[in-house]
Amino acid sequence: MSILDDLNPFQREAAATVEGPLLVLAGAGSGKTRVLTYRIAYLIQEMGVEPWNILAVTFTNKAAGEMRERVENLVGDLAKDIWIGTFHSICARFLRVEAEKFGLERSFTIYDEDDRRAAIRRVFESHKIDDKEMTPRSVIGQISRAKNAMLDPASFAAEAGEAPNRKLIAELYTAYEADLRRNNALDFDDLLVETVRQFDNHPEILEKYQRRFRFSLVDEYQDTNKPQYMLCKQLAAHHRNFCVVGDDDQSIYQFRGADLRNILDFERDYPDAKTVRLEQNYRSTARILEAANQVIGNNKDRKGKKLWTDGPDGDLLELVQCDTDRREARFVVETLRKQVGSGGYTPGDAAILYRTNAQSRSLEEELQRSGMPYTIVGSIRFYERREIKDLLAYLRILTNPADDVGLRRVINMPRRGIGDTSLDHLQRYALNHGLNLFAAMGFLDQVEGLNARAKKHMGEFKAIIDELAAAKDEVTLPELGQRLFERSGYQQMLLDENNPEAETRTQNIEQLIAFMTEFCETRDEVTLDSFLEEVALMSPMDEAGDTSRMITLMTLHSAKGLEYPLVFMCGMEENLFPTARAIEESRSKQNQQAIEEERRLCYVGITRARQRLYLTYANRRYAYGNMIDCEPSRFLQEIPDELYSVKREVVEFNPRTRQPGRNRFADKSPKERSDRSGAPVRKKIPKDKPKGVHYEWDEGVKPPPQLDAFADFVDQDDFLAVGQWVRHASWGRGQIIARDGHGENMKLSIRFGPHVKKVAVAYAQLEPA
DNA sequence: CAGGGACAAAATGAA
DNA sequence: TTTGTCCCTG
Repeated sequence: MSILDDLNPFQREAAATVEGPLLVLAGAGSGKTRVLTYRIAYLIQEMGVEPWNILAVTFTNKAAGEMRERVENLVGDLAKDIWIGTFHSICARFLRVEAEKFGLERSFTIYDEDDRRAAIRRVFESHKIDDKEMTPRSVIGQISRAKNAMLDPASFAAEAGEAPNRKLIAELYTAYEADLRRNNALDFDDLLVETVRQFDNHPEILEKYQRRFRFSLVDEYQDTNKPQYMLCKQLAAHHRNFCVVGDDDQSIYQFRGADLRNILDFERDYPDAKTVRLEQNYRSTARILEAANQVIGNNKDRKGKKLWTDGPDGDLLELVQCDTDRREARFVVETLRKQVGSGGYTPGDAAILYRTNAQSRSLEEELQRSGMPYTIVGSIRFYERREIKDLLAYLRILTNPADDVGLRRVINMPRRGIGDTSLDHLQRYALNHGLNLFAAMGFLDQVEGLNARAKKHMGEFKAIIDELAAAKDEVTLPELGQRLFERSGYQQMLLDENNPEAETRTQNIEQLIAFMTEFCETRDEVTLDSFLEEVALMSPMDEAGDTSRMITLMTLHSAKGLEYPLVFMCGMEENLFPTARAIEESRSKQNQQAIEEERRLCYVGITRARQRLYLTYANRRYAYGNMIDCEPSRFLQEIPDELYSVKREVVEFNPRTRQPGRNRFADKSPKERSDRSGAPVRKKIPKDKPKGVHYEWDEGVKPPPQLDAFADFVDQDDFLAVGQWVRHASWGRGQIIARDGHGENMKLSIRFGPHVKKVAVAYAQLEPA
């Protein structure tokens, strides 16, 4: 009697082969996670392996948490001592634990994408780079690529040669690295690269871990990049009980440096490796699997395997052509309503997948109208919100005062009368004396050019930070958060703003503090550093929370590893999926790599579906505010016709022109449409309308004055959508800016403070039919 | 120094 | 259509 009796023969072989290198090629839905968890349980229960001798690496925290939970179900509390984590979190742990020996500061900050951009901008400034000739984005991209290729600035420069820019980039790369070091910060790439480098330089420390991890497992091996690959190699070198699980057909992170060769060449790297294939699928119907097999069969660069099932054929796939993206969204929502109503499905059974985050918008609007519960993974990420990032920046400074990027972010937030000029003076002093900004604030009297006011304000800021930093080890994390919220003046600032927007932001901060409490309760070892680290390494999936009761909207990338009875794949159009860039690359470089990666993504999408799969595309779609024509994705043709039910078209015709889709009211509700009947003849928006006219109002004033403001230059009757923006706007002090009209459209922005809070489009009326 | 308005740029994906 | 920045003004 063994725990492995629950597995099929192939799964059992994969779980029981614990000695030596093992490659498990696990197709989608073949019970991969099951194999991994049973393998761990088997090691502990039947092989007598101590949990702390096992290392399991995943790609997301969510996957790590799930794995731990499932192992716990099998072996109980012992699961707590297994090292389970993501590459990034495990590396961060190595770097902190060994900080002293590695010559690092323990409290390093992890820079996210924004911080990185801010840092590179500073480098641009000091190198007098005009961001017209070179965008921060492209430079960051090149630096990141260099890091993932394990090239330091020197070797990057050495490789230079042809490209004239390359020398300059190498210089910027050098400066960027120096900046990070000065700020005691590491970016995402550094976490991996630095760990590998340090292990290379400190073999005795590496050896400690090599000995410790007698058995190591890596999930999603097809998505490892070079440093991850090398780290695996380093850690597994001693015991060589190294098990990797992956699916070459699901490699979708090339843009992040993932190298398909890592899995394709595993048997070459480890000649004594055993390979086990898991091809029986327990997830999808036969038809869905057939579609997936057909699509992926067009790829050349793969190991080759074919999923099969002994389950039912299932329903045919539905292919739906829609007039516009709006209509597409409506189709999805209407179908969902039916399936949830009489189809016997729950909202939690459904996922709506798309290629780009931007596509979520029209879908969300429709869902909102429908009243069905939904959640969007990764669109407006909680930890990307301004107020959250501000508070986190404060916290970062408390533990790492050298964090200039964080300091710049909040030194004048709330407004303290410390402007750019004063900061420049401080920065100059700091540079001259080899200090970071915070340290420089200790010598305010010596800083040239600072006026008394700025000195006073900076002194006050420093005092607040000092006070909170002193308290950080005395009080609990949530208390620290609360105290920071108050003492920094942030709370008062939001109170003063006194509008619904500020209220939401206050609530968000309260939620952050609540999360701190939860963090303290669920962790053994709680430090400010560990909290900040957890937050920095959080993935959008990790933030999504409980998705079991809601329709889930997410990108195809986020969907990897998940499954749903009901799946919609939207925006199946050329130039969107595959992306224009991938198509362009296949044309210019004459290679299919980019297209093949898109195709793998398509394969991932299809194999998420258990029972029903809808594929939708639009004839026309909004992009940057105007309609563009679209063509169906090539991937749709790669699925054989007999797998589709009768092709459906959802097109609305303009009754007046008898042309498809020319009727801009087609997407309005019947009520809105009928409101138009008997309306006055269209009026032209006056040509001499002053440009940029704006109307201001005071706090507490309600809609009517604003409508009057519009009526001043355009008759109110001309607008159908007025009610819409009125509903959405909030009533603080503000202004309305009338932008130029575009034919029949009139664009109106409602601004509050420095940011546009709500933009509405009001449509002039059409002539009656 | 703060805030407004003109103007340019944007969006592939994510730890 | 939305967001970010740059320059100008009070």
